[in-house]
Amino acid sequence: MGRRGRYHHGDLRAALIDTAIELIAERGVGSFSLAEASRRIGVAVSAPYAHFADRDELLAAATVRAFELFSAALLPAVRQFGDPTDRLAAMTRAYVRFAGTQRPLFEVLYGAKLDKTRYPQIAAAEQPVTGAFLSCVRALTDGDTQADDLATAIEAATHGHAMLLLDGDFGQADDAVELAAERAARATQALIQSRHLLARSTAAPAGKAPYPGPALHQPGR
Amino acid sequence: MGRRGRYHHGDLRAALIDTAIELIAERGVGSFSLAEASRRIGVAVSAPYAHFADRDELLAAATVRAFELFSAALLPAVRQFGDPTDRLAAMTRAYVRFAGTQRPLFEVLYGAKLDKTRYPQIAAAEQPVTGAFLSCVRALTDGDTQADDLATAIEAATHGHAMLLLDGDFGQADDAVELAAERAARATQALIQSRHLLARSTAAPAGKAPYPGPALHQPGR
DNA sequence: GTCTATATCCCGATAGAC
DNA sequence: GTCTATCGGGATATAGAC
Repeated sequence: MGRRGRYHHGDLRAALIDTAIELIAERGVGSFSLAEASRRIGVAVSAPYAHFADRDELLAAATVRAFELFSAALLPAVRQFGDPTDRLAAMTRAYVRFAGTQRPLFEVLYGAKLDKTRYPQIAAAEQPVTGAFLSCVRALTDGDTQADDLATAIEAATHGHAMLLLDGDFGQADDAVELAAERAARATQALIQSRHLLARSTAAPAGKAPYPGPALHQPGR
Repeated sequence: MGRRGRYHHGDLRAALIDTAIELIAERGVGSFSLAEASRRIGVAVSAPYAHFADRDELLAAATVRAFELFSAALLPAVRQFGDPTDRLAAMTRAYVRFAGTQRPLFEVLYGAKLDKTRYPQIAAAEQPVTGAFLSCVRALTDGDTQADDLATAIEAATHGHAMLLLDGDFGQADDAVELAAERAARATQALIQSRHLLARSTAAPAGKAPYPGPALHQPGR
């Protein structure tokens, strides 16, 4: 890390990825620009093109990096337990903690929506977490349909808690993250306990009458 | 309605709101521009300034409109039932259906994050749904803390299902919306049934580091 | 591998004509 | 209420020097 101020030493690529994650967290993917990232790092706006073909390639690289760090945060938490319910509760806690403590990274995970067909690296980076999660759920259910139902419910509830946390619904105090993680873990436990109610073969609960939504206002033209 | 493609009749304001919602749904708030909205409608880029002071004022108006239509979709669904559990299941269904069938509007609800201090109209437009939801939850719980816990879990799970639906996790077929709405309603039922597990006074579930809050009595052993 | 310079384009916002 | 015209700024991307 010799001479400072200029990037003559070849880690501009990594610096660009880190800065992209920062900027996306600050103002969203849409407002992210290569030019601003270059300015913040202190290089010319043309410098990134030595490392990435275009803006989207940098975004894809940032997303892959975010998933790698996400996996690194979640997988050790799962391995601390043997019981599937405990493992899922631990994953849920780790998921929400990651959202709260690594907010920039977390926002990139779902905020940078790129075509996963064009960037298969993203799907690959996502795979380890998905796999660990599904294997826990399968240990608690009977057949693929039941597993899907429980997995969907836990995934939705966990992601939802993370969103509420980032939205400030758990307050701004230091313990907001742990509070949210705890609530999420309990929701996961509750869903597991009542998983028979989730099963598609059960009689449908009340309230299924379809509701016809209001028509959109027609643009005058 | 249409008069030869020009706006000489005064509904440009409404057209701008509708077009803003479209554009935000297509490429996110960050990429939304007044200029593109004007172009799509077919007016000069300066025309919007006769109706909105700046870009943010149009975004705020679009958000208010989205919340109004959201309320109009949810409240009738709730009123079809008397039992609080049925009401919550119906709200959950309506919430997910709205996300799936009025996707542009739904994306504006959570995508256009504006300072609600500067735009109190947004908080006001949000209030009717929040009120109906909380009153159902309170009918099922004992005290504000329990109500908060159940409300948070249901809110998180419901929003999570909507996100998964928009992300394509329920497939692209026509029945994806109903499938997601059904799964979400069942998750809500499951959470209600196991709400004793959500309560903060219950012994903490396994998964390391129980929430270290000040007012928490020790788990029985 | 990074620089300077440049071409081309889009955006927000304002001024003034009709 | 909408138009034309314009200013100032910022973005992507390329070309060529070092």
